[in-house]
Amino acid sequence: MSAPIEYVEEAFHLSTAAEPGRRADAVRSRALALDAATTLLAEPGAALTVEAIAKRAGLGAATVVRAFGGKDALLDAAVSRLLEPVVRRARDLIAAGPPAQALFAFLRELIDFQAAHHAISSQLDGLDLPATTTLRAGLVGAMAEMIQGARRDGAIRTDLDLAVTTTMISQTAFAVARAQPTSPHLTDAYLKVLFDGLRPTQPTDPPG
Amino acid sequence: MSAPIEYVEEAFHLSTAAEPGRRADAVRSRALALDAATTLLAEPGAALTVEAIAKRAGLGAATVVRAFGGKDALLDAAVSRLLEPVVRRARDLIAAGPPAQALFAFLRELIDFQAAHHAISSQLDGLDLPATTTLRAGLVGAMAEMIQGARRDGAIRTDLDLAVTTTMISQTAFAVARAQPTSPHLTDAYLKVLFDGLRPTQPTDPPG
Amino acid sequence: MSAPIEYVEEAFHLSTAAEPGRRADAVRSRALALDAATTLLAEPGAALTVEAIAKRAGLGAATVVRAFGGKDALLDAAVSRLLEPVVRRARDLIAAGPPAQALFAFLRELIDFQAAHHAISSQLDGLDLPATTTLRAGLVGAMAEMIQGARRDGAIRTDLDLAVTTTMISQTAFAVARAQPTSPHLTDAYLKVLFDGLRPTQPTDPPG
Amino acid sequence: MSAPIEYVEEAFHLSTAAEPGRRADAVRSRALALDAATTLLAEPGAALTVEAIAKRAGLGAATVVRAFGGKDALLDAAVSRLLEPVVRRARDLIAAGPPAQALFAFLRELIDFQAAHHAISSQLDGLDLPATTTLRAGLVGAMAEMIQGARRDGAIRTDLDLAVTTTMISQTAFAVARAQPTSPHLTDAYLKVLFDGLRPTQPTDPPG
DNA sequence: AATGAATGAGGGTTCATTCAT
DNA sequence: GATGAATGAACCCTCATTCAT
Repeated sequence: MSAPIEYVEEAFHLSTAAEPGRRADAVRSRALALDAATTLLAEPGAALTVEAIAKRAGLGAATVVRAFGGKDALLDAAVSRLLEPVVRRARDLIAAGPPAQALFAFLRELIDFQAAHHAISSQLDGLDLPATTTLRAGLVGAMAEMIQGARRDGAIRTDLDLAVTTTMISQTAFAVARAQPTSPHLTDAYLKVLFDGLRPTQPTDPPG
Repeated sequence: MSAPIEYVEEAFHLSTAAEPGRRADAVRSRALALDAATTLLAEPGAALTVEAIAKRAGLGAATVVRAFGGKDALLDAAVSRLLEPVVRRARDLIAAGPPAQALFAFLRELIDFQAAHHAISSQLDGLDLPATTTLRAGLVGAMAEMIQGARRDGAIRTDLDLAVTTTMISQTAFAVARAQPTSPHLTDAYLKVLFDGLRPTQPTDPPG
Repeated sequence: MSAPIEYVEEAFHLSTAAEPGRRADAVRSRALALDAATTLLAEPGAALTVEAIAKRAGLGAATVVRAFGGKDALLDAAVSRLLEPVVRRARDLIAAGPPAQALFAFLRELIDFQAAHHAISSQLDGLDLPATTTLRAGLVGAMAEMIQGARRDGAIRTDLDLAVTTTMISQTAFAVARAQPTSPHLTDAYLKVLFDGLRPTQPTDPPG
Repeated sequence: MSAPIEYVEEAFHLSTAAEPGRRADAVRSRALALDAATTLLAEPGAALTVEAIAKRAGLGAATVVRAFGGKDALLDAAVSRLLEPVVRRARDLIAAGPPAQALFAFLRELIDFQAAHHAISSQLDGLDLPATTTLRAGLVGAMAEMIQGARRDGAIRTDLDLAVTTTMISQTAFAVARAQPTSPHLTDAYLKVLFDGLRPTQPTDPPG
């Protein structure tokens, strides 16, 4: 089993260092600003203003803006950087073993990870975040692959539409992550119920 | 079985008309402002500014402020008005039949209702909304009652903590509601999986 | 000796009742608004808004405005009504006895009176109050008469310009009135020093 | 004898230049805003709005807010800057010679100075001005010292309470200053009368 | 005529962005 | 390139006045 999802400093430095024509201090400013934005995304009540991010980064506000071209681009980069290893982790799990196991493991990791950055789901509504949107799509796509594989394997029910199943799982995973900080055992309960409910079985009547 | 949850114009007019010493145009302005706020709450990208609400209502910004005493109070009133019949409906369902049936029916209605007002969960973070908070607590409380009753009746599993189960259901219901507009069959799928997963049964191992 | 300065209800009703073509309720509204404004002028921290005055009067804001044509006119009327008996009292004192005695008595009464309405000196700066201005001029004129008479009688010094002496006395009387509420014996001290300083005497050198 | 009280440009620049970590243009903006506020404080009818101050300073409104953190802080700084040399001058005079002489000289200078900034006493009522309050207290304290010393020296009467005497002198000095612009010889007259009235002497009867 | 409600103008403040050092 | 400062736009709110009942 591979390592759990976490932010890997190295990967980032490699990718930015590879950008051509950037001066060393500009690269450093980008990294500082990203780290600061990431930190603030993880702090529940924190104000996501450019000035707050800059102060946290030890930079000037203008530097932060200049490094990314605007607040939206900065946050897009920060959220993307957070999501990127998550997507990669999903791909790794798909490659590593049975889809149903991958799905189960991934959901737990995804929830734990999102729980540490809950501002992601709530503070970014009005912003334009193209890279984040793409990554989110990739993440959902990977989950769809897992689900499809698990269905083929007979591990989960097939009476529901694939897309619908995927949406249901991903959406509720985000919701559970949001509530998890105040309800520690929530993830376990959710996973139990979800996977019991997803077992292949004859159609059910409403209880009672 | 009583009527599904929906905003009932009549009820509102009765209650506001009953307010003593309010002039007809003030009642009308309050209603217009509330309707405008409600409309904007239902529009995903809409900016919830006083000016936007006022323009939508065909009123001046000062009028809507005066009618409620401030932006927070206005939105508290708008959201409360939306939530109130939902809570009442939950109580009615509890009184009307077996808890498990009530829970099943209520979740469907709750999701359909919330799906029409998804901004409620995302745009109101920094605001002070006492009435809304109280109603939300009441709603969760009613769901907890349903769940507890269903557990007593042997309709749903008891190996999970009651509070955790309640949180899980209410949170995911909100999440499903948020995604429902773009995925019409989502609610059915969610309810099926949820209630199958909640059946009383021996503890499960991860699938695979 | 005549009665101390105070607001005489009768006088006002006579003058307004005499206005032709006014309906009885309009006259009543004027009186209520004036009383309310007068009351608020006497309350240190009170906000002198039209709405506050109207609420205090038990009237609608529009009624208050309509009764006077605007906030300035209302306050002009209120302050004027307060100042009018003060000016009359000055005239009475002039007619009743020696100017120096009149001045001494009047200053004490003026200070006590102003002390009960200190908002008059502080809250009315940006307003256009023609009647008040006229009355203030009349008040200063009466004081000038007293001073002039006292000089003729040899009761106070003549080495200072009459206008300057008048300004000095009236200004400091207002200032003393403003501080009097927090320093009860201030008026006595001020009067003692003032009249000792005003005794006819040879020019003085600076002390020391 | 030291120089009369006046605003010394030099002193200000030295003190602000000494502020650490402030950039030159920020210092300049602060100075411009302070000067503009000071100017408006000296103009009788001027509106003390942030916008008016900013326009006078040739700055944007947001800049003056940012430079001080709010309107109150700006005006506190402006008034304090005006008052500070006045208090210092009072201390210098106390150190330089007999209290009675100090008092006499200080009152004249104080009045002349205040006369140039009469809005100080009238436009600042609802504001929170901690530094100004402290300085005003210091100024009154210095005057109380002068008066106490003069009483010890037998230069002024002791039959009045010290605090009352201090209040009387300071209040009337402010009042005289307010009227002085329209009555140039007022200060001389006031000082003559005041000091004659303050001579040590047997208690007086009302004149006449 | 009385009035509660409506409102435009203006208040102070915040913030993403631009500027000038 | 980095930056603190500058700023226009936008936000919420207040209030004297006007409107419509």
